[in-house]
Amino acid sequence: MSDELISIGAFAARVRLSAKALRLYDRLGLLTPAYVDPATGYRYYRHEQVERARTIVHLRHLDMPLAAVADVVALMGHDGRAAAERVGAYWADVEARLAGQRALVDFLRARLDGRSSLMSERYTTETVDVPGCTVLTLQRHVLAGELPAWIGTTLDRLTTVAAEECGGVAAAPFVVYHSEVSQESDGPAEVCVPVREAGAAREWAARHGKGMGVREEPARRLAFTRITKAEVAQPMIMNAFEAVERWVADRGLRIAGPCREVYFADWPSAEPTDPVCDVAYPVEVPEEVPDRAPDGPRAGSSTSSG
Amino acid sequence: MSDELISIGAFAARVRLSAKALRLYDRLGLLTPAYVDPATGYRYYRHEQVERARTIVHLRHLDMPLAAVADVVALMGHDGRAAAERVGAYWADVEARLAGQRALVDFLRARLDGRSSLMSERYTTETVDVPGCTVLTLQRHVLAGELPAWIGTTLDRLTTVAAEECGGVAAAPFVVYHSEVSQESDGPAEVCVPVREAGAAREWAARHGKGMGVREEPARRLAFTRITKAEVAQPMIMNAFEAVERWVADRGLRIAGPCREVYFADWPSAEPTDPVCDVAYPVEVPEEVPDRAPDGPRAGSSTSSG
DNA sequence: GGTTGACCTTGCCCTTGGGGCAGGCCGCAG
DNA sequence: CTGCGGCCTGCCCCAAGGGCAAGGTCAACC
Repeated sequence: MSDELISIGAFAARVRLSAKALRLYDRLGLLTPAYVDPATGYRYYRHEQVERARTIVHLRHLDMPLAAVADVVALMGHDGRAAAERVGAYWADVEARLAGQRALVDFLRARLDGRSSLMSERYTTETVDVPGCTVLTLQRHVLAGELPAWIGTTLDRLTTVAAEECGGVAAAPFVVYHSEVSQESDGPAEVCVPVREAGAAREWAARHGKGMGVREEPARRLAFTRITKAEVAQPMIMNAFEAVERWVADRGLRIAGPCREVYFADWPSAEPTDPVCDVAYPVEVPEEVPDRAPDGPRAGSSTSSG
Repeated sequence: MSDELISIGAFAARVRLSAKALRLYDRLGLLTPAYVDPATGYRYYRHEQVERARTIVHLRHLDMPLAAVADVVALMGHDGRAAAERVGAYWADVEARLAGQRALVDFLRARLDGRSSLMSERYTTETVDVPGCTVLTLQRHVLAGELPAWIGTTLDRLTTVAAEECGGVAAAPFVVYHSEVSQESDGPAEVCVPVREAGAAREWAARHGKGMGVREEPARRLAFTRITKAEVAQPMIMNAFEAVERWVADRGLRIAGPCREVYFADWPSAEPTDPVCDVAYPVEVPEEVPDRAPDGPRAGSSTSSG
C-alpha cells in the first residue's frame, strides 16, 4: 500500500532508535534499508520495516546480543514459533544465570555483614597425607552454571572407563579447580579418577585424546573439611573452602596448590544430609625440621578442629 | 603472621582472577598490591588481600560495575553493614529491571507466535479532531522503570500549577513520547497540561525554567483507542499502540507525529477496569481533496472499529 | 534561483572489563 | 651462564553504540 520511503531520522523516531543504531544494524545485515541512494548513500526505509525494527528494539531491551537478535529476526519471517522458542531459550538462560547470582547475593551480604563468622564454626578441618597415584583426567573451561552437570557426567564416564579398562578405581575421584594458568591447564576444572593400572590408562588416553589425559598426581598433604550433599552447592560450598583456608592460615601453614573436592560417596544414592565430599587444599609438608621433632608428619592424619 | 609477598601470578590463581584483571584493579585503585618493586615494577600481594580480592570477584559475578565494586570494598573495611546494604540496593535495582524484562519476554513470545493478532481485535480505534491549545510541559529522558512514577508526580505538579496560576486545566493532560531528536526535545517523554491562560503560563515558565516550558500544541487529528487502568502498563500498552498503528496503516492514513497517552480520568480514584487513558497517534489531515468529497474531515469524530 | 538550516554521510575516538599478543626485562634452576 | 618461565608495558580487539567533526544533500523560504 504505502510505497513511500522514509528517511533514517523519521524511521528512527518511529521505532525509537538512534540513527546510529540503524546504521549499525544495516552494516550487520540485521535491518537493511529498503533503498539506498547509490549517489548520496542516503538510507530509506519502508513502513513495513517498522515491525522488524521494533522487534529488534524489544530484543535489545532484553540485553540480547545482536548476533542472537539476528537469529530471531531471521526466523521471525517464516517461522514465528521457532523465533518465539529462541527467545524463550535465551530467557531461560538468563533466569538460570540469575538464580546463581541471587544465591551469591545472599552469601555476599551475609559475609559483608559479618554473619559468616558464625558459619565457620560449623566446619571441622583436618589434614591427611594421600599417596601419589595415576589419574585419568578430563578438564574443561566450564561455566559455573553447568558445572554440577558436567562434573556428574564426566565422573560417570571416567569411572566407567577406569573400571572397564584400567583395573578399577583406586581411590576417591576428585575435581581440581586449578586456575593455575600454564599452557596445558588453563581450564578451571579438572575431573580426576585414580586408577590401578597406569599402563592401561596411558594406552587408553593415547587412543582417545580429545581433552582426556592421564597424569601422575603426586603425594600430597591435604587440609580438608567434610560436607554433606546439601552443602555441595554454590555458594554454600564457598563457606567450606573459606573455612579450610582460614584454618590453614591460622596455623601458619601454606597452601601448596589449587583447591579440590574429593567425592568419596556414591552421589545418586546419597541423602542431602549424608557426607559425600571433602573440600580440600594441598598444604606444604615441612621438610624435616629437626628443631620441631614432635610435630613431624605421619602417614595417618593429624586432627584439629577449625 | 605471614609477611610473605606473593607474585601476581600466584595471587591470581589463589583468587581465580587473571593477572590482567589484577593490573586493572591496581590501576583503578581497587586492589593495590602490598608492594611494588620500584626497580622492576613487579607487583607483590599479601595473603591478607585475598579476602578483598575474592569479594571483588564475587561482586563482578553479579555484573556489578567496577565503580560500584569500588564503593562496596571501600565500605567493607570499616562498615560491613553499609557494604551489605549497598549490595542489596544494587541487586534490588537488578531485580526491578528484570521484572520489566520478564513481562517483555511474554509480550514478545506471544507476538512472535502470532497470538497477538487475537489481541488486536480487542481494541476499537476512532479518530477525533482536537483543537490547538497552550500547554505547560515538562520533559525528561526517563528510564522505562521510573516512567509511571515520574508521570504521576509530574502530572500532579503541573496540574496544580495550571489550576493555581494559569486559569485552570483546559483539557485532558497528555504525555508525548517524542523520540524526535532535535536539539530542544531529545527527551523521550514530555508531560503536557493544557491551560486556559496562555499569558500567565508563559510568565510562570519564564520564572521557573529548569526543563519546564510552555508551548503551543497545534490542532491535530488523533487516531486513538481507549484503554483501562489495568491496560496502562508495560508491555500490555504496546498492544494498544500497535493496534492504532495497524488501524492507521490499514486505512492508508499516515502517522503525523509522535505517539501520546491522553489521561482523561482521575488516576488515583480509578478502578483497574475503568477506562482512564486514550492511546493516540496524530494522523495527517488530508488537504481539501476535492475528488473525495463524501469522506471529508468533520469537527466531530469519524468512527471505525479496528 | 539562491540561501539557509536541517538532515544525512563517513570516519574517528570514547566507553567497560578485560583477552591476546609483542617486545623486553627479571629471576630462578640446572 | 644459559635457558625457561614469569612479569612488565603497550598496543589492538570485542560488543553496542554515543558524540563529534567535516563535508555533502534536501527542502523550504525568499
